[in-house]
Amino acid sequence: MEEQIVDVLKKSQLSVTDSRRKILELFLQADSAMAHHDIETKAGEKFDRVTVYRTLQAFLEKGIIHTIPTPDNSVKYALCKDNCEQGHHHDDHVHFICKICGITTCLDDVHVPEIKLPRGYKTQQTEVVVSGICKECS
Amino acid sequence: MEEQIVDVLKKSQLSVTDSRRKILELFLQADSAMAHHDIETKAGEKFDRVTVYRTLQAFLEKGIIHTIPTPDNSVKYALCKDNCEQGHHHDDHVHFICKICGITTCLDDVHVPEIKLPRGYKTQQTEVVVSGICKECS
DNA sequence: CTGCATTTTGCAACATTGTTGCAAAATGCA
DNA sequence: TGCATTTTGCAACAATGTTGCAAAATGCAG
Ligand SMILES: [Zn+2]
Ligand SMILES: [Zn+2]
Ligand SMILES: [Zn+2]
Ligand SMILES: [Zn+2]
Repeated sequence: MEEQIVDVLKKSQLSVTDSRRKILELFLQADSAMAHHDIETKAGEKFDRVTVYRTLQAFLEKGIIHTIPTPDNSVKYALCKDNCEQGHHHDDHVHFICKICGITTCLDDVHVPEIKLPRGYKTQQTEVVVSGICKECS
Repeated sequence: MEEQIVDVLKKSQLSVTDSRRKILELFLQADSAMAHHDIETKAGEKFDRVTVYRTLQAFLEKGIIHTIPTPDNSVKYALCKDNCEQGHHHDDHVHFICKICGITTCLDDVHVPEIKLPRGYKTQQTEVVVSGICKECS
């Protein structure tokens, strides 16, 4: 695990610091997407709030994580499992939010469909977020 | 217009007040979705920030407007054109965000596709947000 | 291993966004 | 017009996000 963490950071040309190690560890262990606040809490009081913001920002830019928009306006973050690179994300999977337990998960095997838009519109990215009841809660 | 405004409010069992009239007017005139901040600004200094929050909340509950989640975590609001009712929204259309001009629009004619989920997951609502370049900007 | 340029962190201060309680004002109805 | 009820504005607060800067940590070259 520790090895994997250092590996990911180095591949992304990020220096290896305590906060990055810890936060990346959280993502590797997490089985669902996390909100900024979750991350801050789980990381413990060891790290400043600002550091968490900046670390997430760095991870996003390097393509280590991706964001998930939610209807209640609380962005969540999850690991990129595809080979995302600096500025080039390839997270074309569907996201699921359980209305009962609240967890947000990446459905890595469910690909976003192609949406046919009216003449003149050019698609660059499609986000699909499904809300409902998850496997555990049903 | 004024007639239509009063009509919508009465049908939704909302008393007709200055702020509701003004904010509903903004929605009827708008050609794209608005963020809370846009609404606050466009409504002028006549209304308190809190009143705008509460008015949007009321409109949402009554099914007059619906929310649109965006990747940058800024919820936008738009009129429901279908016959949405108290607690029952039927906004099954795709939303589009232009990365150049920034506008967010309801593509009322583009319906969200059915997404086949893994066994155990139950779909209640599907949100599709497409980012790219709009008709005007391309 | 050590020194040093560069990056990252923590802190403080601030801006923005969203929430709550309550008294005053407006609304709708009799 | 009077009056019960709803809505508003204000104040105070909580949560979230941003910026500048000095101190600390990192990584690299010698
Ligand atoms: Zn669940
Ligand atoms: Zn995902
Ligand atoms: Zn555009
Ligand atoms: Zn819409």
